[in-house]
Amino acid sequence: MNESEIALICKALGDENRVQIIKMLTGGELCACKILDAFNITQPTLSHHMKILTECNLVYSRKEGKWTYYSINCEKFSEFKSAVSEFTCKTSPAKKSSDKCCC
Amino acid sequence: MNESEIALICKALGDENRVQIIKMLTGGELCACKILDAFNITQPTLSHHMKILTECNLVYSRKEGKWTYYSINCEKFSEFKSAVSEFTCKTSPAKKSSDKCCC
DNA sequence: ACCACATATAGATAAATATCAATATGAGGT
DNA sequence: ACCTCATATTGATATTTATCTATATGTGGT
Repeated sequence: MNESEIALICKALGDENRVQIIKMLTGGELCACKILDAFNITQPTLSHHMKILTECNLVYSRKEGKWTYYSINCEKFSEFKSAVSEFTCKTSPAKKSSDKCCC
Repeated sequence: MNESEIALICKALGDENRVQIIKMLTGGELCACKILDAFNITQPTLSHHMKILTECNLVYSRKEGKWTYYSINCEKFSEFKSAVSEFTCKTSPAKKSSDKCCC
């Protein structure tokens, strides 16, 4: 995952509502109406947030009858977590025993 | 780390330039002028980006004479990485052997 | 005291974003 | 065919953001 995509996903997560939505979705697939209930925003605003989350492929959407169900795209999310984890810095104990990592 | 702080840090990382800066800083402390060299932006723009990165405590700044040195705040960064890692979803193989996690 | 240099701040501007009210779309039931 | 409900889209607006130019601040050397 390159810097551009990391930035894109981080931008999607750069809103407290959307972080909260992702957290809810870790509990499993949810209908848009269920998510809406949990927030003090209008339906179009939620729709906008879900579009941002789906367009960066962090979240899947699936239609069933009148409802839209959202779930985390685990593969993409894992990829993102790995990419973030790989940003390990070699700074602090610079002169210690051969490049010990601090984080 | 709560959702609000996660969102704040993600917002800081929601810009490709800043992701690149963080990547550079994983290699160790750097002077502002060194960072500036690596980008096609003006000095005030870099200053703005560094302010965003330091204000969310992801990056330390240190003055020495005329120069300002930046480095990753490893503790905060680790905290962020942990927080992101904790977003593990229990969705996909829902009915499998007792809540197996997929990511 | 003065100058050159590194960085920060101020002010301006164009673009992006979060939000809402209003409306469109599309599915299911009567 | 029509109505209702869930969601998406449109259009508007206020706020935030990325970027620039111009200027201020502060340090070290002459």
